[in-house]
Amino acid sequence: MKLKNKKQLILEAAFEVFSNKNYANARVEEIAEKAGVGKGTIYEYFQSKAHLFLEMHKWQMEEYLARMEKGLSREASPSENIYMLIKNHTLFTKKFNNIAGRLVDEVGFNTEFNKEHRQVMLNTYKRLLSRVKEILDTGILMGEFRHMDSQLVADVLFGTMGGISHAMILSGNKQDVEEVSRTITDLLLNGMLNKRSM
Amino acid sequence: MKLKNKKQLILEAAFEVFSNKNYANARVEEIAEKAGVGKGTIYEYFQSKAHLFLEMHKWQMEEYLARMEKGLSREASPSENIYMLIKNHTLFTKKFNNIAGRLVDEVGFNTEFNKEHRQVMLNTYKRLLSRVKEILDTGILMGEFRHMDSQLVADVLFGTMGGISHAMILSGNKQDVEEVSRTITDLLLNGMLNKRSM
Amino acid sequence: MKLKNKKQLILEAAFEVFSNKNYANARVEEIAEKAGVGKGTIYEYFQSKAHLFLEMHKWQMEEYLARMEKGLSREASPSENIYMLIKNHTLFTKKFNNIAGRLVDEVGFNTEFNKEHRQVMLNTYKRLLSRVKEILDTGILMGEFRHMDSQLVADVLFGTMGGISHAMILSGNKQDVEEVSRTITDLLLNGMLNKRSM
Amino acid sequence: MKLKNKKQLILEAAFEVFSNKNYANARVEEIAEKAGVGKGTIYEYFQSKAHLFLEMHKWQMEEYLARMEKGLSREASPSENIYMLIKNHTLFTKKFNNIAGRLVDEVGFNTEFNKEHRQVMLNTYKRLLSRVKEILDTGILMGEFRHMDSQLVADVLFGTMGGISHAMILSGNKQDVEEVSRTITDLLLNGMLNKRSM
DNA sequence: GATGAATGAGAGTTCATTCAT
DNA sequence: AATGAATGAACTCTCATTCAT
Repeated sequence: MKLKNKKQLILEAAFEVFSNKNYANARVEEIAEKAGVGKGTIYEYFQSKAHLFLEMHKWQMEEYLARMEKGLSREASPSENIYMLIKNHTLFTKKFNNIAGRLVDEVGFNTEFNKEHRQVMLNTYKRLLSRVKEILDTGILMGEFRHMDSQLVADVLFGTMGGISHAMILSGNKQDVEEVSRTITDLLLNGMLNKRSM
Repeated sequence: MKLKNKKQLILEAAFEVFSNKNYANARVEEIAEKAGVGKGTIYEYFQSKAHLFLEMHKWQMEEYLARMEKGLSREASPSENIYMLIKNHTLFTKKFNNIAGRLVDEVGFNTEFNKEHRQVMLNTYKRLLSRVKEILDTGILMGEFRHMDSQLVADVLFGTMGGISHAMILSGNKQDVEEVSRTITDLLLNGMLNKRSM
Repeated sequence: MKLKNKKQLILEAAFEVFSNKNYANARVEEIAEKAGVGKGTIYEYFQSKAHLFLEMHKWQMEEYLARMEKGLSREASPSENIYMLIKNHTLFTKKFNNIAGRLVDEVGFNTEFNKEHRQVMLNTYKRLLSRVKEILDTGILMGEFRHMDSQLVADVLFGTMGGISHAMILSGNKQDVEEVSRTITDLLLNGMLNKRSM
Repeated sequence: MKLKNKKQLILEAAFEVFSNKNYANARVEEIAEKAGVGKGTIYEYFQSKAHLFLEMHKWQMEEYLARMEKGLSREASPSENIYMLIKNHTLFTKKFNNIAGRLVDEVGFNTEFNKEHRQVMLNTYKRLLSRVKEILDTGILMGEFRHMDSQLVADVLFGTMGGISHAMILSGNKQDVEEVSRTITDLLLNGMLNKRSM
């Protein structure tokens, strides 16, 4: 089981380094150092820097997905699930410098990643999105949410979460996760309009 | 009779190249070629690649700001202004591959850009945010929007717009701007909850 | 007479810049700025940077030669002339960062200067040397100096003067010219040996 | 079984190239070629071209110092030691195009070399000088040399040796080392004056 | 004649990748 | 399997020189 350990070690080191630098600025040697292995060893487990990035990315998306699932439950109300979604995302973002969000652009705009790479990544995103859509659809079905284009709203919800990341990075990461999550959930659920004025 | 200022020509070429590649992958020579000038000429107008990027970025932020202002008016209702905001952002994003969003990460995570650079960028963002906050505050004051932490909501609104960009890129940029903007505005204004069920 | 003035202006600026940097580090633009002319103007008067250097060098050698002649006289004793030689050289060196010495190496080892250039320079040096040799020969003829290979001694004397420059630069240029010159002259005239012990 | 340490190989190549060109004209790639290594390899062993130059310089100064010590002995008379000094220096100079002398200027006037670099170099020179001064002081103590400012004379002697280099280079390096050394030693020991005329 | 904007050859340097050990 | 010394392609940037004005 040593082999699996070493590969995992490299993936973790890669994640750490790619989180703090962007793809181009991250040096393979730094990843090797952080993983405690030789530079050449990385090429035993990964074809190239791009492949390492890609595998790390896939792994992180799984991690992220698992994290998002945490706290979600069929018993909880869709609204509560939405809150958990936002909270978990915000926690994840805060912890890892919004790596998830940044990775999208990285893969999307770096010519080193070919079509195939991009497809792999897109598929992972689609899985994420379909999970969000599922929650929305459940809410609609239960009558808790009004009728809406759940696909588009899932996109937006997902996007909003990404946006929170930007906001948090820009504001210097100083905000309280619970409070931010509450406010955002409230906003998304109830909207901005003053109901009494209607 | 120069048709165009050469500095502007370079900025535009830089924008084009940086939009399609990321900072590290963009080659100075390619920018020069696209601008129709010699490699050295770029260094006549900009100290370094990083400075070129920064100036291009500042210019684009102004452009973006101007674009966002378009269609906003004191006479229009705050809700209509929110719609315009979202629509304009979506248009801009669609047109320019979400460069604005990506630039944030670029500057935020690239060690080549020092504190001073980041400050410059942050200031532009703050101007944008304060404009959004102004619209929100007007809405609150007019009683159209309910009472809320307008600062945080501005962050989120701004973030959401950024998020839309991601969504559009992921979905391959095929969506209709008007429709997307309508749906999102509606979502933000009225929320997701089914009012009748309350 | 304006033309001559401008050429001279450039030569003087070149001298100043080449004195403080070496050939490669001296920028043509800096010379132009110091001369108060445009960069292109330099190329009106000189074929290339190398030619500018060369002409500046020739001019400085003349200047140096003239400086060395100053104070020399047929009436003065050869010993006094030797003293003047050393003193003038030391003064010149101190004033101009040993540019004369450095120029030798510059021209001697820089492949940008071809054979012809080197010959021009060598000729100037030979004139200098023959002047020193003349003084020595006069001293020998007058019986003040003992019989010796005046050609070689001229080389050495000239070399010694160059060496003083190095010493002065290394020691930070703090020494008193009069005193140094006296000591050296005394050394060269009387030698190091203790005569009484013989 | 490496025949030679690779770092040493590079240093030797650097020495050869820097001896024939000056710092600015010497290309790193040429050094690499001469060393039989790739361009990148040089940067495995040295931080930069400037650092390579500096280390090469330090190494050469040690080499020079060792060369100078050769043939010197406590048993030999100070005069003989002076002769050895001059002869060894002349040999070294002749062999290596007066690189020692030229390096002084290189380091002294090239802004790429900072204060710290210069200090390192100065210290090596001071060691050289103190060795020369020691010989002089011994001679004075033994009564063979007359009383004199040994510090200044060491400077001059050292300078003279540097000067010989110039002379040899100018004269095309054709002179006989033994003869030149004899003449110079004689000049320094006995002076130029005709004793009988006093 | 005088200029300086424009140029591009050529330099130093980095770093993903290879391969002998 | 694991390594890291060695590599060279590819990059940014400088600056002598040109030439349209």
